[in-house]
Amino acid sequence: MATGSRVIRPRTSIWLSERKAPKRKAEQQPAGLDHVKIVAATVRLLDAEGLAGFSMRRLAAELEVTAMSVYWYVETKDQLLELALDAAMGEMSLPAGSLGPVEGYEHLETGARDWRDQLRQIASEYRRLLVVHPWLSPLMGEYMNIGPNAMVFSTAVQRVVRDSGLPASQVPGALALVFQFVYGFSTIEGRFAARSRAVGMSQDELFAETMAAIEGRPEFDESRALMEARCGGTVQEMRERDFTFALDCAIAGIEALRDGGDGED
Amino acid sequence: MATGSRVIRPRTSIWLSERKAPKRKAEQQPAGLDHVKIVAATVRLLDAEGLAGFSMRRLAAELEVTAMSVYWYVETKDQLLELALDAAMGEMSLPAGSLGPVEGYEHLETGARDWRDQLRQIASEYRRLLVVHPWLSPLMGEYMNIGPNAMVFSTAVQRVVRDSGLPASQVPGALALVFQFVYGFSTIEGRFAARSRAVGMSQDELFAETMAAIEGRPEFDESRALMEARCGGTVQEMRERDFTFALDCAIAGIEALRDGGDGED
DNA sequence: ACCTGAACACCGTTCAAGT
DNA sequence: ACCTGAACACCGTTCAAGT
Repeated sequence: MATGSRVIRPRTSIWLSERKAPKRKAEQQPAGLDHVKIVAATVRLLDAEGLAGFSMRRLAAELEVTAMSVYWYVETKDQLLELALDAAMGEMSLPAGSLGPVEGYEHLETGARDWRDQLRQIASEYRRLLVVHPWLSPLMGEYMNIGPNAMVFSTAVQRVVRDSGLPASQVPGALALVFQFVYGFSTIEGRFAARSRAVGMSQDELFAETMAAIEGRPEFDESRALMEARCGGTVQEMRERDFTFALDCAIAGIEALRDGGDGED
Repeated sequence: MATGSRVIRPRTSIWLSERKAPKRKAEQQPAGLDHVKIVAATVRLLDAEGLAGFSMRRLAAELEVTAMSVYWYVETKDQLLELALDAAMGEMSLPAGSLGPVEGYEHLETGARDWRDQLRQIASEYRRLLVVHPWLSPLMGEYMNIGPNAMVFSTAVQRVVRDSGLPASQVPGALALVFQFVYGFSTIEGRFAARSRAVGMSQDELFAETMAAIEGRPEFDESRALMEARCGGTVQEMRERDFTFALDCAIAGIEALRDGGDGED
């Protein structure tokens, strides 16, 4: 009762509609404003302050311009974030050949590398991206993430998983297993790294502090036992081990079901 | 330049500090306000309007109370969301025995069910929860999620994965593989379901519309081919297939590395 | 002990106006 | 064509005040 009915209108993606016209050419004002400059500043600000610290007004200040100027180039904050999301997606370096044969070099690309190596490379690039830009994780959930760079990535990912030899009907499931894992794992890793930066402690110090905080609480016994079973080392070493093992698991599972199961759809 | 330095203070979890005192017993006002009533209304509002539609002021209106009354029971909006998060975590029904032997019934619980069945049950409960409450996904990323119900869940999860027979040092990686996958998969599923509710279309209609929107864009050819290779059926049927296959993959991978690999840490 | 009202410092965005 | 300033409808939260 007394619901008030504020409408949250469902949004489509900027990539599925016409963009605000670029409208180059103009000699009048010494503006300096620019589509790419705005997106670059957005990424910089998001890296520095996080998603919660980002606002159109802060961005305008960063660009040394009034609060509303950026609205001439961009329709809404959501559109701008979608642009920043796709821009960041472009930072991954994908395995050669994952975009298909390059003209004149087809003879070099044929089965040049194992699909498992390529999968590991893409996974580790994806992980690196999500750790470097922790604000990406929530944005990927919020928007459709189908910008040009996202499409290049997703095409590469699909190629690699298809090269596993799995029947086409099973490719989406395998793909989801691998990349949803990487997404979740890296999201947590990125958040922990950001938090350690924010409080000015090393990740190992922060980890030790957290461990101390749950000392003596029986609900946490099981978790602590699990941590200790990882046999120490630094936080980073534990993470590398877990990530590698999980990926190995996924790959082994794909191979097992491909070779053993009644796989012909 | 002109950074403005708004400080985003790093938060700890409500579960690691003292809660606002319950302070029962009071006969004066016909208040009606209550910790559990507030959390229940919060969950209801989040279900109805989503995370973006939730605000302390809307919640107060729902409770037919002034905007600031709820602050007597709860310190900040973040704390309240953390409480709602853990309350929702309590909605999962975990496999019997996952909490350890029950006094007097130990003889029934020993190896009563296969770890694979239990893993599938927990995974599917986790998935159901994230689809029913799409606002949970971002909250799980934002807070530490170590409330009492979260701990029960996480303990159950760890037990089951440990029962796979994997050496302790490999349990965390396997655990991450399975549950990060379920998290990511279900987050997308939940968002799609919420979106379909918001625009008043069935999921199949929305899916068809999206397919139509990318018709003729060559960047999407690969994705569309992948979709079609899933051999139709409803959106729900495709999802069931993908989810089941991915989980089978993970389980097969765990068994393969347990039995085949040089697994003795 | 519990609830209210006014106020503060923020938001995203609209709109009329400037050059 | 590009940028500004004032304004609107929201936020979360503080604080002094009521009963």
